[in-house]
Amino acid sequence: MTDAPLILWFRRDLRLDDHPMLQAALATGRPLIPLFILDPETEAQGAAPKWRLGLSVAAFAAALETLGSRLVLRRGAALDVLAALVAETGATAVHWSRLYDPVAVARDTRVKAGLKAAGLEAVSHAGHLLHEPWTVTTGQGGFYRVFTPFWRAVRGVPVAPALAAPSRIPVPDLWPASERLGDWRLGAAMNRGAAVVLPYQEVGEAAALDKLARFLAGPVAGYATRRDFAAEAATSGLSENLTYGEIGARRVWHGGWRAMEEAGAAGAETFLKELVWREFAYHLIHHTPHITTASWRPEWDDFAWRGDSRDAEIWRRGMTGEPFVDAAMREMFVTGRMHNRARMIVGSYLTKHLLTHWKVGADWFAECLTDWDPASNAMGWQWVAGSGPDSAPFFRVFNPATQAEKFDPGAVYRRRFIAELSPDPGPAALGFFAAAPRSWNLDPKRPYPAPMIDLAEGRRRALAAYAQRNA
DNA sequence: TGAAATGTTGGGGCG
DNA sequence: ACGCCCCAACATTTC
Repeated sequence: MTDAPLILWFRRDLRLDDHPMLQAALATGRPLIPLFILDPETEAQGAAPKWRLGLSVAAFAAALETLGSRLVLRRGAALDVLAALVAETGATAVHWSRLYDPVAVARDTRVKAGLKAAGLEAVSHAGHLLHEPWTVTTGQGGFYRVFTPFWRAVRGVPVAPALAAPSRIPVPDLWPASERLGDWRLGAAMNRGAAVVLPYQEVGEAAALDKLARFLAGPVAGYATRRDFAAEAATSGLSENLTYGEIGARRVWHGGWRAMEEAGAAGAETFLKELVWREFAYHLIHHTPHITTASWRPEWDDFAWRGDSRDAEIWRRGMTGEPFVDAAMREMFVTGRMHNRARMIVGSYLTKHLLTHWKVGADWFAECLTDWDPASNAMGWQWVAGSGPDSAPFFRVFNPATQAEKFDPGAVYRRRFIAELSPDPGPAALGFFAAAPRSWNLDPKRPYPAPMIDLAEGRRRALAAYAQRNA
């Protein structure tokens, strides 16, 4: 009789490289059963992230197969699925990489208690982050609420090495049955959008590592100065891979650090800083999980936010008549991502010019972004709304026209994504009309809409609302 | 990881 | 030569 197998419960860690949980499991020498569960928490994700997850799971299953292993797929409540699999395989332990958002934490806490009650080993590992959120503390022993001190603290702390991918994975005598990924229909909610968005995805571990290498070989040097220009390919584009763990944050950190030391690239430090913004978001979501659902500063719950509305719908559809805003909203709908500066601008426009609650925007991002991340999304929206920790003050209102002049000179970005502004629109601009639901009733030949609100008037209105709140 | 209003300064045209 | 005005350029303040 061989050793009892271990179950490796994969979630947002769909890679082989830089994987502490996998290495710890391998060190036991026992057969390993890689498992992915489509549970109610995962089912609840927005259309684009859920679809993109399916691509990631497929890529990871294929990668495991090249090592002679498999990825077992099961659907159901996590604890039920795990209990059933334990019964079928005689496994005595379940391992996973920790997650930190409140929904995952609640689930994982239940699962851990349930497994332990059944006499099983339940072991969680680090791996999603550079540092566990509770290990970074201020001089007073508390947590950070401001990014810059957090950055200074993190910068000097050694990051655990990125562990090499295994060359073999011990398999069980008998493979438990697996469901078929296609039957899960993870892309169902994408409707006709899936075909449009697919070409913009770079899926899986191999693609992610390759992308990192290409970035570090070139664009990282100019990152600090060029990353703000919306039309340029000056960023790493790794967010979609980091969110599913197709690449490890530690692998990215060490790569960036080496670039900083070798080339002395000023860009590399800025890049590392951006990676630490992700870390900061997880630091905050761990210490203040209400950041995902309520204003981080409670006084902002009393603000006269507008809820969802016809105006918000115009914003979602990229038909505000403000070209930088609409280009960005359409970029997200067509590519599954949005340039970082554009995220600030559409966020400012929604929360300030349209006085709409940041949650309305956060929900739409959660629906459309293939790089959707629970921590970054919540922190980003609260930052722009002014309700978060270390956030832009509410009176800091972005002017999309001024921003367009600064960060999209020549209107290359705007024309790339707005068909109505170009005599010969390209595939990305036309893709928007192909992906948009028919019920939106859009037509690229119709003239581009007039601005839904005068920018100066919107700014005035926002500042007036802010003044009233302070009165 | 703002924008706009307001304040200050200094060069140059001009009587 | 001088004071005055204008205004661009920059700095500071305010929201």
